[in-house]
Amino acid sequence: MSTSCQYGDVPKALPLLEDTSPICCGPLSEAQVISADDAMGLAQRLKALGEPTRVLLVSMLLTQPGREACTCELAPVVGLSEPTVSHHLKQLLDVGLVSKERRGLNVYYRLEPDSVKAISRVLDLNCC
Amino acid sequence: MSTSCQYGDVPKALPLLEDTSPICCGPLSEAQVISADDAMGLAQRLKALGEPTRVLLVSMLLTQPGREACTCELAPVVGLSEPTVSHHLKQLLDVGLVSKERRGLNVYYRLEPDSVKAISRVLDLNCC
DNA sequence: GTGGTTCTTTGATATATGTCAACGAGCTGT
DNA sequence: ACAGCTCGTTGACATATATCAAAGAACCAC
Repeated sequence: MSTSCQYGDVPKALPLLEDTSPICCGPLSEAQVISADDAMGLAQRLKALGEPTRVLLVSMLLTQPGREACTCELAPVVGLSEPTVSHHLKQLLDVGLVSKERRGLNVYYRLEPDSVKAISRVLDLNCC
Repeated sequence: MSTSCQYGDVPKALPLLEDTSPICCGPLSEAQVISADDAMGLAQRLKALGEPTRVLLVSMLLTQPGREACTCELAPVVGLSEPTVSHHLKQLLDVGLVSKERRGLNVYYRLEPDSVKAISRVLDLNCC
């Protein structure tokens, strides 16, 4: 183990993700350790998905025609208040896992499958 | 959106994962919403990975021969105290992403690539 | 057994997170 | 403009998490 690079300054607090493109970084590999920046970005996205309610929301959106639904449809199904669901959807929005669009009264959140698959690709270890 | 099934009782607190086998559930799919139990298990594993330091630890282990290292090797590289690194490794251990083995004075943590890949498979949406 | 090394656990603290009630903002109809 | 619906934000609170120092546990060498 080379100790030539230090990662001690990896911040725990979440800087707003400026890069919400589907691809955060290449697959984890035997060849080299992930950079501190990429570790941040990846952890950010994984943390957004690391909550049961948000997993449900993503799964529910996936089953919808057009992969979208509004807050008022989702809140009753997950059994939480609309502000809380709105909070969770914002978490997913901030890392690019969903997009939002207002149509009349309703705000529709649409799943971005490419963003989910990008995470999948990173974890599909380039080895073994 | 059918409201026939309620998910309101999805607990936020983390019951210890009794099933740490690599496969937590099938890929997310258009066909059906994930079960509350599977959402819990998946979120548990994603949360374990949703922290920059733990992403680094996983990546570092992957680059090691035998995909293993001891706490005393990892702590200096991530720039955290040994108790803190031990805490993070336990998180990964509790969801089956790493295994541990004592050899003499040292405790070696080994990455379990199948567990990482299992998560990848779930997120590789069965659709789109 | 004594002492030294590595690792984990405990206790303590600061920060982050999930949740909701209450209010505010945006839109649509009349 | 007014009323009504949907949604987001703010404030408040409880819980969870990351971190370290200090103490304990496991192991080895002598």
